Amino acid sequence: MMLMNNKEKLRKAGLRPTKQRMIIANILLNGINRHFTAENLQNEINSSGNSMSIATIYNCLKKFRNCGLIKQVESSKETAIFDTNIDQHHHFLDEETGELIDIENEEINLFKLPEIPKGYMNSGVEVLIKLKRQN
Amino acid sequence: MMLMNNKEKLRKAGLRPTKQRMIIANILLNGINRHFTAENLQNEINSSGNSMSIATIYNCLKKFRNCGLIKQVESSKETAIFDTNIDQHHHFLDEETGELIDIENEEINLFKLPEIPKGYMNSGVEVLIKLKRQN
DNA sequence: AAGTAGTTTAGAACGATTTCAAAGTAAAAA
DNA sequence: TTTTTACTTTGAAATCGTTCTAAACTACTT
Ligand SMILES: [Mn+2]
Ligand SMILES: [Mn+2]
Ligand SMILES: [Zn+2]
Ligand SMILES: [Zn+2]
Repeated sequence: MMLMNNKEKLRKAGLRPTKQRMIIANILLNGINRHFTAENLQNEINSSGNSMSIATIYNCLKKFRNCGLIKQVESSKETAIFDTNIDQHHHFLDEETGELIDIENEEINLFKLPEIPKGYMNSGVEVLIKLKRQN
Repeated sequence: MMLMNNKEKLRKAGLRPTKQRMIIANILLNGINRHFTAENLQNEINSSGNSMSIATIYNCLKKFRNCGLIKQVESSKETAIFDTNIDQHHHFLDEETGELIDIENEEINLFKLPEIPKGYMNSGVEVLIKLKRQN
């Protein structure tokens, strides 16, 4: 598990390890957690000496998300924000800048959760703590 | 307080009670909590026998939000979702349909919140419980 | 009543994302 | 290998939600 390379990760997820997907996997799946937009990613691809159509970037991000390799953050910003941290976790949100900061799952303790509506099951709990600058 | 009509609410919020704002206030500020998009609202305005430019609807929603008469929900949907429930509260999200269901603030108990980053203050906590259809 | 500042409007513009259809490539079959 | 097949990438056009523009309108003040 710890030793699986990106090509293997893509294969395991059922995705062909194309040149473009490998470029993106090499940027995103390196163990460093981050939040980013499609445009952020394109800039990184460009500065790594590669280039990629924005359509391909969106295609890949959607595939990666649907395979569970990345997540998309719930955000009321106009631009979609993705997250390489796929573990259940929470966020601080700087309302002024839109910056997100991870909160590890263990740092929040929820007790007394409401009853799940009939016919549904809990598929993940996310806590968002909004921040404003002090004073 | 309980007896304040919509015209007074707008005045108190510093907004001129124009014909258009009153039409929207009459739909939204009737004490029934709901989640809606700009398009949802336009449809309701139309079926109430009125009509309004979509630009005006966006203008109003932004003013109402900035005055605290409504809130905007954090959502990764492409379309902005607004909420007439301005009290701090939480949501169930049906991931399949995008439907939101309110959870009263008292129905969730958070203890052990993480330390707020230096220079910031907590400006609101929102819990999202994602739901998927059982089985 | 006249002045003014704020508001509404249709339509154009915008930015993010998706679609399109043609060309390219990875995997499977022969 | 070569051939075949299905999947992927691409740039350009299209779409969609939202904002901008500037002219007409209206609520409030004087
Ligand atoms: Mn969004
Ligand atoms: Mn948009
Ligand atoms: Zn995160
Ligand atoms: Zn709500």
